[in-house]
Amino acid sequence: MATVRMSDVARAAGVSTMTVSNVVNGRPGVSEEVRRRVLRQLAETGYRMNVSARNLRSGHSGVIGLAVPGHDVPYFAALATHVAQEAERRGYRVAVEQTGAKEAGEVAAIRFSQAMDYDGLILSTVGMDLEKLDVGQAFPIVLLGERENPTAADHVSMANHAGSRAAVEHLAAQGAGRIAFIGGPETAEQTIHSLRLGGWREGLQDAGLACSPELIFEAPEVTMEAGRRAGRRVAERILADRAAGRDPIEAAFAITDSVALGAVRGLADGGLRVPEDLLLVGFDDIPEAAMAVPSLSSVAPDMSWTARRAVELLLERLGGQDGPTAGSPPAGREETIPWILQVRESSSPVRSKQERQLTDPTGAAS
Amino acid sequence: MATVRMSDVARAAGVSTMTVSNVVNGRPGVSEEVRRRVLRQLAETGYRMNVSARNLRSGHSGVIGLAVPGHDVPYFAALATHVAQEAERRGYRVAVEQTGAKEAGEVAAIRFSQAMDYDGLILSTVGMDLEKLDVGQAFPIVLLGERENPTAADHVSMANHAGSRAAVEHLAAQGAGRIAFIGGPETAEQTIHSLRLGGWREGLQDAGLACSPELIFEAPEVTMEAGRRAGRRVAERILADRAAGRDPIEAAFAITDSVALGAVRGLADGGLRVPEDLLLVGFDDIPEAAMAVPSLSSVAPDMSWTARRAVELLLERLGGQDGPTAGSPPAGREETIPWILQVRESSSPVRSKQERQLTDPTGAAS
DNA sequence: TTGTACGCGTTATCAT
DNA sequence: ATGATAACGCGTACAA
Repeated sequence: MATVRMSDVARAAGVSTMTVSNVVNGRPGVSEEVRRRVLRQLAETGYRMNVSARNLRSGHSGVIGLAVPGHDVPYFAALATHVAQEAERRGYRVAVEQTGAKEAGEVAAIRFSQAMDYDGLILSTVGMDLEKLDVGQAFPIVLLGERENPTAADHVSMANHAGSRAAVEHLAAQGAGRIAFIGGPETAEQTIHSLRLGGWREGLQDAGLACSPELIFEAPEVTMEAGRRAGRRVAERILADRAAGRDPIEAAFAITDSVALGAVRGLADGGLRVPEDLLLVGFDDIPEAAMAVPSLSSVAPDMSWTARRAVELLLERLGGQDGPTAGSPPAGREETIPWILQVRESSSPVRSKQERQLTDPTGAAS
Repeated sequence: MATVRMSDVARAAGVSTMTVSNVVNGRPGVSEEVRRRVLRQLAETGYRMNVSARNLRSGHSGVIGLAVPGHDVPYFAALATHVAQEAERRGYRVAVEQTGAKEAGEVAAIRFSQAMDYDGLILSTVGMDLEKLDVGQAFPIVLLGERENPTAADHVSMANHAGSRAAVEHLAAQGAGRIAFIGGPETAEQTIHSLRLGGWREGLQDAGLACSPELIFEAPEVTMEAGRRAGRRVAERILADRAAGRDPIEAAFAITDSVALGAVRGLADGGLRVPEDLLLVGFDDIPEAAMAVPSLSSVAPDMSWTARRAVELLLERLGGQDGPTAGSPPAGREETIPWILQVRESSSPVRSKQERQLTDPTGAAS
């Protein structure tokens, strides 16, 4: 029951620990006969490598952290899956942390990652003031999600502006005159809120549509629940405008799919339906978007690409581990995630049932 | 830039490493003056504990594994959040692994957890043959989800039978005559599939309803996509029965909420609606259930309770770490998760809009 | 090809 | 109250 050490195996096999180490790690320079002998003892004794000892010796833990707002946020759950795959393929493990979408949580995640001896951190920042990063002790970090913040850390950034604008232009092209925004306020700069709100504004301008503060419905948190509350207010407004003979809101762009799906629920609470009463587009293209009724149009960032690049950028920084920092990459590299606009039922003209059955209304292509 | 060791801090503060260690870990027996001196050097040098060294010395890693079918399965994402909280409160970290809901993945998770030197593992088993666990090298494991498998490991088990039966009885009480099951086949015993299918059978019997194989619609994977395909087949059947003047299926119990939500989409593909054309109840009560349109009735296990007990059981086993296994708990403890049936729109008689607005249709009670 | 020291950073034990 | 020393289990360098 007591732990089996490498030296135990070595003694049992009649060799030195170094030979056992060589066999375990598949290094060359061991005769076939000895190798078999060692392998047998390895199995018989039930030897398990002591990872702590190895890490202590090698100086790195083989773990990279991934800090996301929450395990239970669909977009990040999906992202975590992809990142874990990419990292595993390269011999690293991923430990997922939660930040709670709060700046304090993000700072804590950095400190925690350092404390836990992670080799690096991929930080999905929602609202962080990035200047605070430079305080970090040259700890390898890749930022995910935001943009336009010059920093020492690398960025893999979402096309928040362009994506949002495309969503709004699409809605305008559907004939919508008044297009609302459902999401956070513009208070904090360079957050998901201000960036996507900015894209909404630009989209309205490009389409020659009015952009008034009345069109903004606040969902301060990026959750379904917040979206629902906002959706209720949208419903109230539409009903009031209709009753008063004013032009009602005809479409809305929601800051994320979760908010959008919550808004659909909120509209239903008010007796209104998507897309009959309101065209709707979200952002992220989470799996639930294609499955919802109605299926949800969404700005769809390439998640595989995102995960791959994030891992690659981080590992490049990890290169000069112990040795001199030979040929480390330049600081503050910035890359933008490819994306497309995925159009589905929620922003499409209403068709008859027959028509709907002829094509796949969820856009689940390839 | 080079790592700051405890001995560096000790030298700078003019004390021994042992004193620094005592300060860092908040142990008593350090004079106030020395403590302040050390604390200052700690800050100035930017010292960070080397976790590998501490683990090597203490003999345990402070990490417990949590193996779930997938990061992106809503139920397990929520569970991971809760487990992480519980563990953190007790000074442990959680590393989440994916099993892919496959037996091979579950076995691999065990081996991996051992290899990574985790102190223990919480394994959410969906389809594992538990006898294989006894092969494990007395590695602390708590099983989550299934039941009725006598094993050396502790179980925190879902009330699969009772919950499923309650769901079916509820549907019968709504007046449904033919109640379908959407989920996996009965092939593997003691899996989520066979257990919930068994509960469905018993529920039908209790209600005096017929139980024929035609009423089973297979969703082999526990995903929205599989649910959608099954939902389409349900729709086809209902339409065919109506056209032929036969009694159509009036209600369905889906093996999980994800499958249920997929089924709603599949029914919509066929032009049918919930609950107008089919009453529906799911299992798990994931957050999305309350937010869906229509909101989804569901068997709701107490997730906080689940997470807390799982962590508690595991940590109790970890008690006798280095010392003799003094007073370790008995083997194979079995506990059942408390649950309730959460009734929402998807299994309720259709009401007018006015009625719906008077009450909260999603049952989002505290 | 194989074996021998030694060090990685921390903590327990025993002394002072 | 504080310090010296010996492990913890593995990998590297170098010697054989």
